[in-house]
Amino acid sequence: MRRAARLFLSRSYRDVGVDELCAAAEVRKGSFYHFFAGKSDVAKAVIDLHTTALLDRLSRASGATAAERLHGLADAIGTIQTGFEERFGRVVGCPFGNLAAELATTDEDLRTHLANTFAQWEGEFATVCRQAAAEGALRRGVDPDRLARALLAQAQGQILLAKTATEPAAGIAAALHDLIDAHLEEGLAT
Amino acid sequence: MRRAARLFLSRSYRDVGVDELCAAAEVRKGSFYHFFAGKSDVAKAVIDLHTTALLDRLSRASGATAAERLHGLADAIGTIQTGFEERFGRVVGCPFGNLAAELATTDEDLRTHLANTFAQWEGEFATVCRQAAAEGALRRGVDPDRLARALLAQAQGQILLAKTATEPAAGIAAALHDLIDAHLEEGLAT
DNA sequence: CCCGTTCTTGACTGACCGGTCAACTACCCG
DNA sequence: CGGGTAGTTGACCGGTCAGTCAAGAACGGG
Repeated sequence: MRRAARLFLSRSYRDVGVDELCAAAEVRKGSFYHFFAGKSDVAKAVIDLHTTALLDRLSRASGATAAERLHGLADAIGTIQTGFEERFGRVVGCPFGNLAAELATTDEDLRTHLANTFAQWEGEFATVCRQAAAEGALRRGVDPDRLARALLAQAQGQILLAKTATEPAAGIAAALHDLIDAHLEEGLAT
Repeated sequence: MRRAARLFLSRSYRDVGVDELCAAAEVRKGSFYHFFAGKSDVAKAVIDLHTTALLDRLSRASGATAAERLHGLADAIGTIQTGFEERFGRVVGCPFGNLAAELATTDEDLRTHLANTFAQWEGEFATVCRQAAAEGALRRGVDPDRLARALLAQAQGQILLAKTATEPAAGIAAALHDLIDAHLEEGLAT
């Protein structure tokens, strides 16, 4: 399963064949189809794998204030991406973003699956954003839910741009910190 | 060519075959390969088509102040996306973002081509951001070049999320306006 | 020990992929 | 009108794709 995730991440869903998936898992094709209904089922399982890993990492973001926790979320994403960068030698994109861009208009089932993950992700952000709002850490007029989505979108966009330009992953977290600071009350920004 | 752009946009690069491309253009396969070296050449041409259309639209963004022009850029992107939404019945993604996510790790030639487009796009943003900085419209500590990239990333991310969740395109421009306002000096925000 | 279930195997299928090619036609320039 | 070039055609190629299947092996409970 981890092998499959690696293959999809380093290339693309369509570019990785079932034969290749089987070879990576040292399993023969017949056995593969005994456990999976089809190739897209593997994608679903890979998405679930990444989702639990992501949510686990995000939930670990701690800090005395919501503002600190917000920066912790940004660091969590940065860490994931620098991790991929180390393993693959370059920024290879977000597992969800890659699949979403490739398959959202093609495979309705995977689309909803990915939308679900994004919603959970955004929810994690929103929780902390609302805490920040409650603590009065957010600038006047900043809606916490819209900020949560902006952060998620920023992460996706920065990852995509870094991948396309083959830039270092370090810039991703930096951009997220920028965005957070821009929405924090004066004096709270790092 | 426009037919090809439509096909790639509504589905994905890999999902559209050369045969289909030929059928849409009412051309036989042999003729196709007389004009194009291969399928990826079509993608390049499609990218160029979208690039000129985008840059043209962005350059049309006018306004007395740089702040207004910034909002004009956001509207330009919003208009493009609502246009796609009308034509396809849903948000289908950014022509560049879609291809980048799918092919950046697979086709080095297309990757650089897309990186080039993104750089030009970011450059258009940066010009206006720097004007805003010169006019003193930007908040203290806001780097215009980093803001330009944040805007581009935000656009890409919002489009991807809207596509994945099949949400209306209207939210994309709204999010960009939010982001711009968050970086504008108090009193300038709309 | 037997039998049913779970799992494994590798050969196989039919569709489709991007790309090639030799023959043919249309057109333009001298 | 002759000949070279640009464009056209459809049959064809080898390779790959996701998925199938009949046969058998391994296992586990009664």
